[in-house]
Amino acid sequence: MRENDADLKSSTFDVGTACADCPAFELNLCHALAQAAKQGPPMTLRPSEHTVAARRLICRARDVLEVVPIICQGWAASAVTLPDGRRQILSFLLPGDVVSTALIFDPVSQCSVEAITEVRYRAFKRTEFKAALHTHPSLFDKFSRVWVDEKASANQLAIDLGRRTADERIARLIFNLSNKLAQRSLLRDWTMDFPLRQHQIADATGLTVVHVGTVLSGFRRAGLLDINDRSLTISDPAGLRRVANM
Amino acid sequence: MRENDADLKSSTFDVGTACADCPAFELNLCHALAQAAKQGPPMTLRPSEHTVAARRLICRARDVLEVVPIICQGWAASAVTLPDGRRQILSFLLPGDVVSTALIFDPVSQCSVEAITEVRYRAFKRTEFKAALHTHPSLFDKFSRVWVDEKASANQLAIDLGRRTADERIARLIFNLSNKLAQRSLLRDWTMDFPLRQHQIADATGLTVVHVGTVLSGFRRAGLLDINDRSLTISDPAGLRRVANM
DNA sequence: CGTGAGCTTGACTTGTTTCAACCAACGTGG
DNA sequence: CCACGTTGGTTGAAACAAGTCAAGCTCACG
Repeated sequence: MRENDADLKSSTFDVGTACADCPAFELNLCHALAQAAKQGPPMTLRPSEHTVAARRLICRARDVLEVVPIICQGWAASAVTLPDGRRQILSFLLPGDVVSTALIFDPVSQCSVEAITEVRYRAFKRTEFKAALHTHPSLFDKFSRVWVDEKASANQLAIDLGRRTADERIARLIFNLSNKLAQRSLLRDWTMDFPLRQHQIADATGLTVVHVGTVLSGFRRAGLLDINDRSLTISDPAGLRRVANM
Repeated sequence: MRENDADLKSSTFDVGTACADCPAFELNLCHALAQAAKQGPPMTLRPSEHTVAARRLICRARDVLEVVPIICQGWAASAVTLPDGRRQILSFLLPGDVVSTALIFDPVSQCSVEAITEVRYRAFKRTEFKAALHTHPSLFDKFSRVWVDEKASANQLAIDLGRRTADERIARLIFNLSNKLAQRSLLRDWTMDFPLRQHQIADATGLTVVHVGTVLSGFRRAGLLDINDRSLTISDPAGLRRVANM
């Protein structure tokens, strides 16, 4: 698959160099777009490229976006915030992830998206993307798979928040992230980059920062994992999996 | 809109008599299908009809369904259950609701669906439905709107479960249901049919049955609402809205 | 050198769960 | 017709998980 990248870059549809270098290229919608452009009728779909610094917003809830962003590099989080400041992170976005498939059909964003690290992303014109969906069946297939996955994670999130203990929620969050990173070859010997702050873990798991801290130091003391210098190692995968109830 | 129903019933695509009588007909995917069949290229799409008794399953998680069910009458709940019995209800399904849009693309069900009252539903062949989506743009539009709504409620559920108190969750559940029923003209003077058992409210809000009971009797004592004989009246809409933080 | 963001830890409070007993309504079968 | 189990609801007491408040620490940054 990788040997085609050069062709893809120079085809009528320019995925751009960066996207093909992205670790998640094969599972990326960008890739699907490129494939579709090669195999189906040609299309000119030139996404704009953007870079945002850590802690900056990519979009806020209720913004009208005429564009569908796909993450190419870095970590981001999509979240909802209540008027009184309570916040719930709905998902962490890694390279290859679409911010939300809903954006392809509805320009108003349901949630705000914040860069955790520095983030590079491509923005595809919504109308063009939508049109391409109709003309390129393989793209549509890929897209519907992404959509189904998105729904599955939303369901998982609901049962995690509604019915699981703090320990389970945090252990599962770490496993889910490690799985996503593994798919992208960003996990080696159970070690991964881990740019999350405790308050972000709290917002993702529906807990308070303090409690996240105590649970994590519990895990550390139990020899399940180790976090330092923005890097996380799962020292006892079996043990952590037991805690996570996976 | 209603005066077309007769035509619709007798067009090449037979929605059937029952569906057109459904209180949710205008916002129904069945209706969109009927419209599409009339206006676009003709299609033959004959859903099968089913009736299931209260407390029976319509499908269980991981079932392979070659069919997309749309509720025509009654209440149902879609839920996920953990091996140890913990359960989370993801949504209540009312007439006009598709069980899950994901079923159109992926035959394996992500959750189990249980009838709360007796339920009548129509099952459309997945492949036929999917094909119709491509040939009938208006159907696709309607469908994508349903998808976006589905995503929005999933997001709402996440923040409710993650960040709201028991009082808020229950009050909001009642408001959300009353809104859905109002759309279907099934709400009069803040009174509605309410077939839910406390344990179902508990599973929907991530609480225990006992706590749901105490919160509800709190609401009752505060004069916010009144439940008896499977019927619920919101006596103090403003007060309940304040509790719900809407 | 001060300031602020992030992490850790401890003491205390609170919301929710757990356990338990009890009651009412209902269906079923003797 | 009554005896019986089942399901659903109510209430109270005790236990517990997680939240709140607070202090002290490190570290990066201007």
